[in-house]
Amino acid sequence: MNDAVQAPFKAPTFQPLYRQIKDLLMERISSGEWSPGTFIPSETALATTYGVSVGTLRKALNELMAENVVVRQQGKGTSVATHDADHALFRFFNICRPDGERSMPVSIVLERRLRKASAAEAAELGIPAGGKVVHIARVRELEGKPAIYEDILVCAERFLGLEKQPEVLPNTLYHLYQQRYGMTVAHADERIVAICANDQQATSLGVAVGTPLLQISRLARDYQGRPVEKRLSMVSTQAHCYSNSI
Amino acid sequence: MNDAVQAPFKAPTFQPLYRQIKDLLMERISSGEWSPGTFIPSETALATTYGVSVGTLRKALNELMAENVVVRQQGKGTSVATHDADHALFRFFNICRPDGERSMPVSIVLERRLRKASAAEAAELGIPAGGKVVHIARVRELEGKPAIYEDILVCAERFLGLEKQPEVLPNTLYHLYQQRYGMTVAHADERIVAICANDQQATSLGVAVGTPLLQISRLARDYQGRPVEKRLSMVSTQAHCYSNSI
DNA sequence: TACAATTTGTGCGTATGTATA
DNA sequence: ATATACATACGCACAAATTGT
Repeated sequence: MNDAVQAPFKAPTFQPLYRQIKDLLMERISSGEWSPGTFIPSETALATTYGVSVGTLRKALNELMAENVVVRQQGKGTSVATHDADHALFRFFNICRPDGERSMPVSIVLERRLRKASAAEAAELGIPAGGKVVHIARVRELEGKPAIYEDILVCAERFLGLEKQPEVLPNTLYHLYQQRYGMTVAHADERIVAICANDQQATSLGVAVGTPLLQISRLARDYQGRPVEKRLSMVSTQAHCYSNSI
Repeated sequence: MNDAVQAPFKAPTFQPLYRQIKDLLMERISSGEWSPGTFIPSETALATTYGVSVGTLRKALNELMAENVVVRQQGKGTSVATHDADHALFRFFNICRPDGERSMPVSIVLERRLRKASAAEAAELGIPAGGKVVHIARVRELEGKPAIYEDILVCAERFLGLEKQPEVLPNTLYHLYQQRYGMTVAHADERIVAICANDQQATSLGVAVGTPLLQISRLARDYQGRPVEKRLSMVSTQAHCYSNSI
């Protein structure tokens, strides 16, 4: 089925067969045809439908597995990755104790409303200037003490009604994004600077004004690299730290 | 779990063939038999020497390539990865401008001497208590302005003479570690907190006392996970930030 | 408990394409 | 142009894990 995808000239469009298959599979996943947590057809079934050898299809699936898009299990099958697995829960949460131990954060929502995006915010989220956003402000506690103050922004059009529903927000928002809106956060870019706590941050975090904080600016993206959420976190590093393994 | 009664033999030692081959290759690389930058024998040659099929050997090499241990190039061969490639240069340097642009740091050595390690330092570096370390203190400039103050510690026994030679230290120390001492930094764990600049840091970085800084504590490890270097960096985030993609 | 069916994992072989020297 | 080396694609056989009968 080499003729399914043309590519007669090698110019910039050439892709090996297994990568074309990979893209086709990815499309069916990100379109929602195969939703997170469900099992996709077996290797042999997919190989026959696409008209390629099992080995070629395996290579496509293995690349998707390497990118954490699917999970493969011997004897069971291949499922689309979800965000409710433990490791995925902490994949985007890099705050831990100085000894490396991670604990579950508890979130307290301070504010939750619909508003117009600033020019900079709209540009970062990839929405038209003056578009609306849902703004969530919350404090996250670690081991019973406030540790993180967060401002969260998402496009109101793609997250319809998020300012009202659900009544109580889970502390793992990315799971909600995936379950309720079909938006899967796959990557994120973070920029970290050091700042001094202002009045509001100091009172929210229970520290003195002027205490040094980490300010983490994060842009979360989906599989296609499109912006999903912009988040600004202020972290008190009295009892915790930002952890990164490279 | 059900077969806890059984499997006394295969449980701890079983590894697929391609992974055993991978370990054998890794051993010849980390032992220095195949040094960074050199080409290793071809797939077919290695397959016959180890008595496995080419496909099995390919799978071992591809895993090593995914871990950045080797670099494979069609038509040329497979070489052991080096740290002098551009992307590798910035792999362990996450400081960039707010717009994401990265620039080459320029390093000025302030101090360079042999001394005894503290108990905590020895434990982190995995050397006996009271063992000796080479201590390097330096300031790194970005775009002409001091931006980072660093304290660097390595085991003196494994880095013999580093307190004296070479006369001038390159600003990419990891490349030196690899070239001169055969120690390749493969991974690193970083912990980041926010602090206020003290007198020494303030003067070194040209900022006011009390300015918030990022304090990055890094432990660099080789392929086997053994500690190679401990580094404490103070970063002024007036003009730069810490960047992380997840 | 045993067995069979399904699905992925491993290992082998071959042929051909493409980049490099 | 030739030889070498890796990349792609196909096929087959069997092992191991999971599930249901």
